[in-house]
Amino acid sequence: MTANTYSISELSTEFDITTRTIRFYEDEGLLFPQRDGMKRIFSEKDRVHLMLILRGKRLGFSLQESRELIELYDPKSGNKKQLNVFLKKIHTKKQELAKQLNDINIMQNELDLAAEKITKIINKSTN
Amino acid sequence: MTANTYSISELSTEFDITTRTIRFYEDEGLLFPQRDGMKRIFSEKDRVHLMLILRGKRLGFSLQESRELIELYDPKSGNKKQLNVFLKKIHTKKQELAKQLNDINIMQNELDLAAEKITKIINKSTN
DNA sequence: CCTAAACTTTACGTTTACGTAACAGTAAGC
DNA sequence: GCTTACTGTTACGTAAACGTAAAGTTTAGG
Repeated sequence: MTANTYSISELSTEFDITTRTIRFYEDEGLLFPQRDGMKRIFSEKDRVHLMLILRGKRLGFSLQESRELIELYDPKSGNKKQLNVFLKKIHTKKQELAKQLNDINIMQNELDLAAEKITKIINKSTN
Repeated sequence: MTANTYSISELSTEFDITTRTIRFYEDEGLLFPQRDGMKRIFSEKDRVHLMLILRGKRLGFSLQESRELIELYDPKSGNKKQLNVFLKKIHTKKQELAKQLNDINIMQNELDLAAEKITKIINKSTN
């Protein structure tokens, strides 16, 4: 088992975010550092959560959405009903991602067309 | 040439957004409706801009980013230097999109793994 | 003529996701 | 022992993207 731990500044450096941001995420219930006296000690799990949050941000997810994602990745509640709810949520999220994939493809094509247009204009002009 | 025009409510209905949102986008310089007396008359071009903005939103773009995207799609400035700047911006944006594609793929795989895990737990349990 | 629907402007309010002090404790290095 | 660096809490501030309410026009229909 990897029992790595991290200080707040180690994580802020690694992910290029401020300590304020990390404390904010803790306040929001997204991270659960232990304490050594007053100081926060972050676990590998916290670090993974951070990665999930930041990747979510890059895809336009709110912290609330990332919170739900994190729940899906390690379900606490073990009863069948709740687990099936999770399965549905995963399915829904995958559909959203598929839509995003589609949007990205369209946008990439449009950007290619725009680049072509501009290139032609450049080649035809002299100034 | 398609000279379709649209009222504010037509667009708000079509895209399922409020009129407030549309007026806000105009204030922000993203839409340029003509006027019939006081009333706004939106062109096909405005409609396209709206589509771009909303697709951008789905991908987590800010309005500022969408504004830049729109500029790239129809460049006003015609001098060579400026056009080359646009080409670079397009390239940069495409790289960002490629990164998003990657993030989405990773997330999809992780969701698949999470679903597998949950499914196994469900099958092993009775309640 | 009157009402209802759709449109307008102006302006203050709200949520999210932190930024930015201000002030204090603590641990390490010289 | 003193400075420096890191850590902590508390709390007000802020930018983005609209929401919401107030109050006034305009236009089509009965």
